[in-house]
Amino acid sequence: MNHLALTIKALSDPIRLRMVLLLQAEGELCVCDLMAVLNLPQSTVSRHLAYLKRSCWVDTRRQGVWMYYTLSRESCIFCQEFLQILRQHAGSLPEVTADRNAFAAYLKEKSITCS
Amino acid sequence: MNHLALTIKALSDPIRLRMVLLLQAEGELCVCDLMAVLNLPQSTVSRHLAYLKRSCWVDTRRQGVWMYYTLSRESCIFCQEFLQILRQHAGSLPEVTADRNAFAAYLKEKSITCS
DNA sequence: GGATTATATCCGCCTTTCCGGATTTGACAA
DNA sequence: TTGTCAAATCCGGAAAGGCGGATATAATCC
Repeated sequence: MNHLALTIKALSDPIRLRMVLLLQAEGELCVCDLMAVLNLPQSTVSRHLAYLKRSCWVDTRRQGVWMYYTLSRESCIFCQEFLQILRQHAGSLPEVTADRNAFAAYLKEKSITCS
Repeated sequence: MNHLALTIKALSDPIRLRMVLLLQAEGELCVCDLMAVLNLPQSTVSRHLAYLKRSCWVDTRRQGVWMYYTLSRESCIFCQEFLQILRQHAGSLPEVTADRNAFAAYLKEKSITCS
């Protein structure tokens, strides 16, 4: 029960909710991706990601200097179903659309500066 | 987004989670029912119920001196689906079973003392 | 080794939340 | 109207959570 409540609490913060929905849409993101899209300082992004990891919502993969975050694949059935109904309702939320657009713009800009 | 996060946050507390699951199982309960089953002081029970009402999870109905609480019937689709997956997983939680048993025992005791 | 870059953690501060006893409100009955 | 019972709200204190700049860690490259 406490465990279930803590799992739910992890998604009760607007920033963590945006992170999870972005990860759901984009698949795998590193800290600096999220800093750019959410427009938040690095310590804030890392702290929220650590919270999500502690609550078993995300997994990490280190690649060189970057730490990549994804939604946890082995999450329990409850979490999977929770994510599914979140996705269904995310489409109607303007902030979610805005974040996805911001990520697309960020990707485009990054490809320009790197070419 | 903030609204969604607040909706989720309302169920991120163990006591409120137990309340919602009890209401789901039993249908309609008054404050003193919940005090007896959860073994919590009246102000704590009332405060959590007020939180759930503010977040649109429950409705109230006054009958004389008693205030009856039920899960909100006109809740959004997200809430309904959330409750549905909660119910599916509640069965495997020992605390939920314990609360239901405590409620049954409380009902039996009440009928004895009133007859 | 030393510099650089990405990320994690530390720190003090502030806001929110929770608690439960005490008080107030509201409804009913005598 | 007065008393009583259920419930809501108030209150002060404790605990948890969020913030972001500063610092520490970890990997990479020269």
